[in-house]
Amino acid sequence: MQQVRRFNRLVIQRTGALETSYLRRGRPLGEARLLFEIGPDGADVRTLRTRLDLNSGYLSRLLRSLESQHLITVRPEPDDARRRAVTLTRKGRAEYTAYEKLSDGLATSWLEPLTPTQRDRLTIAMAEVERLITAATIAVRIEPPDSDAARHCLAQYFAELATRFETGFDPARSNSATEAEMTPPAGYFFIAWIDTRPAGCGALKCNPRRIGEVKRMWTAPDARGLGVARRILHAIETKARDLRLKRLRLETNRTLLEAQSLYRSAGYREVAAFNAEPYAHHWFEKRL
Amino acid sequence: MQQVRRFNRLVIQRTGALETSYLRRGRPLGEARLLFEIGPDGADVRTLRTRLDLNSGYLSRLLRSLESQHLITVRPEPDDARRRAVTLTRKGRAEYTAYEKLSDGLATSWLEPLTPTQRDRLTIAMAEVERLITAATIAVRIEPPDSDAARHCLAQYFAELATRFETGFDPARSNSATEAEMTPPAGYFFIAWIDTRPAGCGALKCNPRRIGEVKRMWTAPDARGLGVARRILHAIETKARDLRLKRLRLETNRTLLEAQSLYRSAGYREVAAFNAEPYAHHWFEKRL
DNA sequence: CAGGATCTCTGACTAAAGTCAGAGAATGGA
DNA sequence: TCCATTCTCTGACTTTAGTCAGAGATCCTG
Repeated sequence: MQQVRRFNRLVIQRTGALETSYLRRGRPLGEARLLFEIGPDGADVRTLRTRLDLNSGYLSRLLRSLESQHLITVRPEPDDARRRAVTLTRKGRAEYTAYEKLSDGLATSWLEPLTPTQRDRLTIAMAEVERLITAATIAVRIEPPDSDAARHCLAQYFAELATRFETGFDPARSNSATEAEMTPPAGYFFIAWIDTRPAGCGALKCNPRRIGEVKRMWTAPDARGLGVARRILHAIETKARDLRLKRLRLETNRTLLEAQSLYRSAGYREVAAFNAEPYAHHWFEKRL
Repeated sequence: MQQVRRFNRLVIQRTGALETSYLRRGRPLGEARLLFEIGPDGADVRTLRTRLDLNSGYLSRLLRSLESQHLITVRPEPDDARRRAVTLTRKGRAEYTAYEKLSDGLATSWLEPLTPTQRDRLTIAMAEVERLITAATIAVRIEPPDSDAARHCLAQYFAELATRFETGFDPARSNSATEAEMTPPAGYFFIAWIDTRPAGCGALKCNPRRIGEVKRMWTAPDARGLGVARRILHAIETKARDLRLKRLRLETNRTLLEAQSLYRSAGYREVAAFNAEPYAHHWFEKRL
């Protein structure tokens, strides 16, 4: 804990100096950040507003200012003329690459005085800190199963099963977990969020005899190793206890080894098949 | 390098949210930071100005504001009435501890969602990043040997030799490196700085036959393992080359094992005694 | 095609952050 | 004791950051 605070202090100090002196290039910080956030690919006003968490009046004014410096152009989006798309002009792109260079320069100034061994150690330690801070900020929430994020997760999940199962995967042949069955109070669909990006999902399907079924457990490939699935499972169990369910059940395919070891380590024990799921080879149960 | 930039981005984002929302307590950030920087031990206006890098007019106004909220008292320092000492009032101390609690709370919010193993790994990785960033920001500069910092280093150095040598240490019996001999152009005194704190020292004494002597190599105990001595030695060698010296020589005591291994790994080879230094057991030389 | 919803923009603000040129008191050395 | 220097403070500013209430355009749905 002391370590966390000391770390924060140091890093804020070092990088803060950076932000203000290096990255402004004689421009108010707000404008500099905005320019950087627009980036070479452009963005629309709406995204910028949410990403930088700016008041719409203020953002508009910043855009006007960058526009009058001929750094950006703003024009309506073709498919929805209420929205406006912001792109960098040639001059704007030049400024952007200048920022990039500066921030590379700063990164270099951290690495350059170190020996090669120290550099490697620093890089490794930074990656570790980054992963774990990301892991700490994962939030699991119940979401409607028909939301964009939920559909995205499920599509990814099915696609992955199709490649991993020896037999391929056809959702229609599998035991159901329909949107209705995952909508409260029949069931619950959980999404693990890393900021605004879904990093995994899972579902709890309640069944009349106070037995819950765990379904749709999936972790996004780029979020593996952070304990996402464990966090989702934990959320499901907490919900199940709130609902006074007595037991949780689930089935899984033999190719999903990491899932099996998660279930075992979370206290599930293997039981005889309790349903006829054609894709399952292992059935698990946990008493709550 | 990519890693460094991603790391900076992430940490700025996470801790930035912190600073603004957690640490303000309904107060402008400037005032909050100032209060925090004054701390329970108090500080003088001058130190605050340099530490927070504030314009003196602005700082004065911030102090007036905290004063009118009865959070601080400002009074002249006894020994120099131009300077003014700032201390927290009872109410100010209460506010300060409230800030402390909040920032503990934030640290907890990073650790709390993690498993114990993950927490340990995070703490270790943070400590590593901290050490290496500190190591990267060490700056070695030539300083007058009669400056406060130089005298402080030398005093520490002598005190340490006195405890480490089996025979104790009396500077008067040892070969000289007087202030005059370490003042340009006769010689140079180097201090390694971590921010404004001296972390070690070393000296180059030039001698008429274009041979340099390395003297007074010392690293502060709390800065060991960061490569401080290596950086100082490197600075000395660079200077020696600038001066067109042909060789560097040094002698050392058998109890200073870490020093010997540094010299060997830096390309010094052991030679026969070239002087009668009573405290030396090993003599080294490097051709430049 | 009417009416509500969505999106961005403008005008009119306020608050915070920061600069600059002195004024005035205290100090240190010639 | 005088004079240059050091230190903090004040008055008079500017710039940056941010808010709020609409206006006006566009879109979606019944």
